[in-house]
Amino acid sequence: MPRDANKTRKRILEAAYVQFRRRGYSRVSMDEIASAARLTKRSLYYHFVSKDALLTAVLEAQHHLAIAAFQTFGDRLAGSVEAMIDGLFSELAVWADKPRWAGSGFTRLVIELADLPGHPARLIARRHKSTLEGQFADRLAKAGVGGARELAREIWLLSEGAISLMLVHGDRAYAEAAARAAKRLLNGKIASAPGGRAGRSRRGP
Amino acid sequence: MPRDANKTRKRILEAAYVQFRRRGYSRVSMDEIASAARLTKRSLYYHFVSKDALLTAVLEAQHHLAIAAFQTFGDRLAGSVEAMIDGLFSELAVWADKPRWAGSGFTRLVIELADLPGHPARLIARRHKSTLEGQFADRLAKAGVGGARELAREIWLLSEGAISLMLVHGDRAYAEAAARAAKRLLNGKIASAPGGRAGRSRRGP
DNA sequence: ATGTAAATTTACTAATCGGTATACTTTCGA
DNA sequence: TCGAAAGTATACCGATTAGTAAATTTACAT
Repeated sequence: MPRDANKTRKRILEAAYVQFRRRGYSRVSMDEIASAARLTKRSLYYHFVSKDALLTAVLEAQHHLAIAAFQTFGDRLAGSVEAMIDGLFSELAVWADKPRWAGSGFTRLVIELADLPGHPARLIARRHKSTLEGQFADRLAKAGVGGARELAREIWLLSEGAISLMLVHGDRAYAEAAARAAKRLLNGKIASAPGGRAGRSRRGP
Repeated sequence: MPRDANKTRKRILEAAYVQFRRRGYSRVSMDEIASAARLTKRSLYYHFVSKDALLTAVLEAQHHLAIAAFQTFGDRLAGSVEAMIDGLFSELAVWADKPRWAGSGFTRLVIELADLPGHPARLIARRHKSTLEGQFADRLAKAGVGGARELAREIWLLSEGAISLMLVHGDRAYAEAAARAAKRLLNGKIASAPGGRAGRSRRGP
């Protein structure tokens, strides 16, 4: 077999992801992706049968990468829950400050394809967000927070809202406001949770 | 002048808004908009010089309509702040349950055009969101909530997050979670605000 | 070396896109 | 009634789109 097909495939997925995340789906052409991946459009179609299939594969690959990244991110913040929340939102603010930031690739693509409920990309995005929210809930539970699933969802809502509003306004103040709200929600949980004041303790559950 | 140009213009704006909100910007063609507005593409270009200009005009018109709608919505909920929050999120849930719901037209378009920071549509969307957030803050302040601006922003974050996540998951449970979080944030404010327990009172500020 | 399957290229559709040249209607003022 | 401006329609343009036919190159097994 000439050239390594697997490496080419990876190169395509990488190039396509950059394009899709930056400029969405419709406005990126297969010619552009091919050019960015340094091959011809016909070769692109050798590896992926259609643009939709390519998008699906891109999101599938990115899903696993993002899960892994979130894992190491969580490990790095083994301290208090407050520190974890601060880390989450400050990382979000830094991320959003990047010059050509265009939001979460998953959210962006789902919203662009919002009128196509059967599109495979939407299924993957849905699974992706669920997994992340679930892992975040597990982290909170391990840190001893009572009602972790509920709190995780609420903080997740704040985070998604911050992404949307930072895209609209280009103002990272929304990440800070979200962080403040998240910590107040956490403290409310601690005060009322049957498990007690677990937020600041170092112990696991 | 033959036919009423103003009526035609309005018909175009209406048809274009439906299309843009439902399917975004790129994937809607001028031919489709013309057809939906029951005229030819050439006539469309007589009224609007370009697709970008049409989008701008559509958002401009929709901005005023949405502001007015929010006004009456707020008037209808003159009672307690809790009731106002419940009303906000339950209205959101009902809205999101509509069969071909595709999120806020403004947010959707901003996200689709996230890589074009100079696009006029983004300026309008930005002004739109600011106005709504500001009016919501005013309502809260009038109801006697301390730190109304901060709380308004936090609830706004929850609301935008709920829109995103409901689009991803098609599950209105996110609106309910957002409502719960919003009310907990409100109660936290009441407990800690210097102005005191204003949330349940009927008095103004 | 050489056959062969895998991988890549050049060159091409047919359709659709935003936008336009130009001629035709409609309506009102004179 | 009739000229002229306002508004609409027919028919087109060049560019771009996703996708394809067919020939060509590469690498490895024999």
